[in-house]
Amino acid sequence: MLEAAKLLGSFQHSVDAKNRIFIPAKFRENLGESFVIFKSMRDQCIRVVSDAEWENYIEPIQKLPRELSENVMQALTDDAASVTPDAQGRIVIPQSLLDKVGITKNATVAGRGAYLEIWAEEVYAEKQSKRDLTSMLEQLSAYGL
Amino acid sequence: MLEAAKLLGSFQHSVDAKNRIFIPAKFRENLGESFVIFKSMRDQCIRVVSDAEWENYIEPIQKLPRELSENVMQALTDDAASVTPDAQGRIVIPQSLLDKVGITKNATVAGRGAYLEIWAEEVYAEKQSKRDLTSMLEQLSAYGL
DNA sequence: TACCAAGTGGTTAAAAGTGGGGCGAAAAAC
DNA sequence: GTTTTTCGCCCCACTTTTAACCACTTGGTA
Repeated sequence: MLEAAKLLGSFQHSVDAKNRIFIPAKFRENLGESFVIFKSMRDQCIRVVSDAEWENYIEPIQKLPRELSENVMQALTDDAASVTPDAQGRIVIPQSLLDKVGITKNATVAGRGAYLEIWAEEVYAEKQSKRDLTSMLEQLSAYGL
Repeated sequence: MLEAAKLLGSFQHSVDAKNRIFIPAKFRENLGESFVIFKSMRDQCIRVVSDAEWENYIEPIQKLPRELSENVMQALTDDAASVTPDAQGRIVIPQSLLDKVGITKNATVAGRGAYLEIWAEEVYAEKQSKRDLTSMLEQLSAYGL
């Protein structure tokens, strides 16, 4: 069963003085008791995946030609961490990761089906405002959707 | 389960006057009580692998034509060492290895999933700054990823 | 209104991390 | 053959960071 498809909706939470951020209870249920966080290569946000999803994610990368594979793994693992929520459901995010995505205080935690994204609130608002539905629909219909 | 895939994140530590460097606790947990360090053939850095990973690593090399195999093994083992952390979690790195990768004082210890890398801080910063994410993403999409 | 789960913030005790001293074995000098 | 030096190894003292714990607020539910 694809539990992961249950990660839906977005929520506002703040990062406290100890770099802790709350992960909503229903997300935690789906992610298991420990998971992996890393900087998205495409967007200015943090990705959160279950341990199992992480294995799936890196498996094809390991099979690429050695040089490319090692370069990508370096980029991915540099600011990654394996995290476990505390008794209150919070995880600690390394300072370097917060810096990379521009989170100072307020963040948006968004379920994307199979994984989560954590954005700096301002960065996310900006990205949302630029979202061009019209052009998206045009492209979709080019693919017959 | 592949615990080794959990070696994630990068950390700054210094090499002291006795050539000791600290290996973060969570890395030690995954590497076991003794491990192997050697000069990476590709990069200007030191690799750290568990004893088990070392066996995996050299196994395909042993199967190469004898001359190539022996030459590669010579290159690999020349500056390799089997090390055990002290009670505080530090390992001693042979001077020759430090020289080869240019470590004088500050080093970056980075988890790469299945192994660790130890870089001279300056060398690593330089390498990071030259990292071309755009070209990496292009190559990835050429492989359908 | 009372209860329970979700969420927030701060305190504190235990690990993690850092630096240096001292001892003994091996090597080098006398 | 004895003394001195060097170096690896183990131990101890100290600082910093982390994560475990506790107290409180909020919001939904019965």
